[in-house]
Amino acid sequence: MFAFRVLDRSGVPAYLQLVDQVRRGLLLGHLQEGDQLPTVRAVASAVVINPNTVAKAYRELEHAGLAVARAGQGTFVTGNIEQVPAATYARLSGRLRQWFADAREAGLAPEQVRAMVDAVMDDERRRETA
Amino acid sequence: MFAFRVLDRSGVPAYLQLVDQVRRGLLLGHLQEGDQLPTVRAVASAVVINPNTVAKAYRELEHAGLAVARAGQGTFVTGNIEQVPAATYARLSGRLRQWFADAREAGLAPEQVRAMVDAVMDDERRRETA
DNA sequence: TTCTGTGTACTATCTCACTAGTACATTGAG
DNA sequence: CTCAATGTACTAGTGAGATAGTACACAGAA
Repeated sequence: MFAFRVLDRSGVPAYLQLVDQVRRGLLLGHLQEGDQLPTVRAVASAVVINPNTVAKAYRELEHAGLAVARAGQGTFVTGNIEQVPAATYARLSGRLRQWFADAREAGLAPEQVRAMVDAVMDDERRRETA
Repeated sequence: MFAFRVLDRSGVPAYLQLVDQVRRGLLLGHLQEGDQLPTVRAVASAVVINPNTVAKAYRELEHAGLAVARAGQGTFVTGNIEQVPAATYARLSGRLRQWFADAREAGLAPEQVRAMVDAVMDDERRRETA
């Protein structure tokens, strides 16, 4: 069963964090079509948020065509998204993890590492919109 | 003069985005002690947000010891933060940019790239707290 | 001094994410 | 059918972020 991460205080709404995690799971192949998501009440009690907040996330997923809810049964993800090929994923994620390891090795604090990633990603985003 | 990025709709409060950008600038050496930040009113008109929101960000920076406000003159950053050594920064950011270029080359959509980065960073964060 | 530009303070208002509590509809097992 | 578990709907309220508008205090230049 898919497990949601504990929510932080980043300012990102909880329901959006849940949506993003499911979307990410699908993109990276951690979730496959037909997989069942934890029930609304299970997520609510596990992550300690209101069931309505979870329900809102699931509604959002259904609206985006990424999941289907069946009363009495649960919520199941659909494959309406382009997954990253497993081989590509393995290769690139490995290199990325290596980069993080090297950054730690170089003595960078987590905050500094995050700053670098954010800075480069900002540039990437700028490139997309350009 | 430091330039703030246009704000997105990520759910992160605008004033926090401003704070993070200054902190990042200091961490990565894009900002040096004594550098002046754009005035409250300048940022407000450039990014199209309320001056009060910018003032809140600047107050936050001052409270964190990262900036000093001088009435009639402006707000200036201080060096109370550990910067990434320039050589380390150049080497690591170069490799990171290369990784992004390879990801694009592999045909990954921006959304997929971001999902991979988020996933790996989540793991890193988990490692920190562990 | 006067003027201008700066940061700051204050109140009121609005929106939205989230909480709280309750009730209902559907599904499948017994 | 009965029951439990599921997703769903609804109303009301709380709090934070943001806006709007005004006013004030300080610094520097004319």
